Amino acid sequence: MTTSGQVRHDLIATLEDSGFRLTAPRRRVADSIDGQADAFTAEDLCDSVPGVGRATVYRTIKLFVEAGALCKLAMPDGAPKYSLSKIGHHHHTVCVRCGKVGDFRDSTVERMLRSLVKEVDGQIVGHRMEVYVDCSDCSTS
Amino acid sequence: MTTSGQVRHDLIATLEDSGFRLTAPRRRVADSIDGQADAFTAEDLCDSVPGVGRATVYRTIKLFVEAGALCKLAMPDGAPKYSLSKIGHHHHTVCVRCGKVGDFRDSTVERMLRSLVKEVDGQIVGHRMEVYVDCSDCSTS
DNA sequence: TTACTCCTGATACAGATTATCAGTAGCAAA
DNA sequence: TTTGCTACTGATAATCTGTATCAGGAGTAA
Repeated sequence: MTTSGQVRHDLIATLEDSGFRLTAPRRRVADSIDGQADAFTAEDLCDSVPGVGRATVYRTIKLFVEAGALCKLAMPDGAPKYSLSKIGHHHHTVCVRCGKVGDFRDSTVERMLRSLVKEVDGQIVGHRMEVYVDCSDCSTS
Repeated sequence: MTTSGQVRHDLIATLEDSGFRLTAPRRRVADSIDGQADAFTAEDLCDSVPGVGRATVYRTIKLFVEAGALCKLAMPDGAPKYSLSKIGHHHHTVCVRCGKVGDFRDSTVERMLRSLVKEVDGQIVGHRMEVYVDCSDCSTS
């Protein structure tokens, strides 16, 4: 649980920078994201901001994802979760048992994509990648 | 559009090999998959086999995915599509405009995963990857 | 044929998200 | 500081992608 308020501040700054209004519900959602450990579902967020409508929570999440402040990632069964984007573009490891999310540096991924340019038909416009792990905490318990 | 019947034959053989019954609805679904160009949605298939129930179409798709005859892949917005698995384990490129699916050799991907082993916390148990492209047909039209 | 199941279709349900829409509240200008 | 525009909100319905249920039907082995 991060309680520094830094995350909250950054999220709100993201809204300002993108020209969106700083409303009370959005502040509360930002506040709640600041308090989430690891990856969370949209429903987790809804539960943690009682009084804020579900639609508004989903809309706010979408704003943050589009602004790059949150990442939408997929669990092995395809179920979506969200996590903070600490660094610009990166990829995730997700523990299939506890759901803990990790980042990894993606220089190798980028190198791979560069080598794919020669192999694919057309322009590469994006990619999606998740690596599923059995994390050390889970595998020793 | 493939009309060779080879795909249909292979799908039906997959059912036999897995010990499932060869029913008329399943044959019709296999037939329809044979007629699909590139990636298709479950709903596309439902539309192409009138008279076969939606639930049966979804159940049959699931059988093929579990048997490895079909791949479930995700579009950039997360919407699922299905495509034939021509080779064992591989990855896809998906054209974000026309939906055309391509494969690429994954030696580079495997090399990347090996290098990630050192970097991640725990055992890698799986991964998911899609590369989105603007294919040559679309970008010149 | 028989008989045993698996399979089917219709339908209801589920989970995640988006659309709708009337009312509310930011925020900039006066 | 009031006004006024319009983005934003919450409630709710609808959508999309499936899955559960269940009574009846069709494969398949004997």
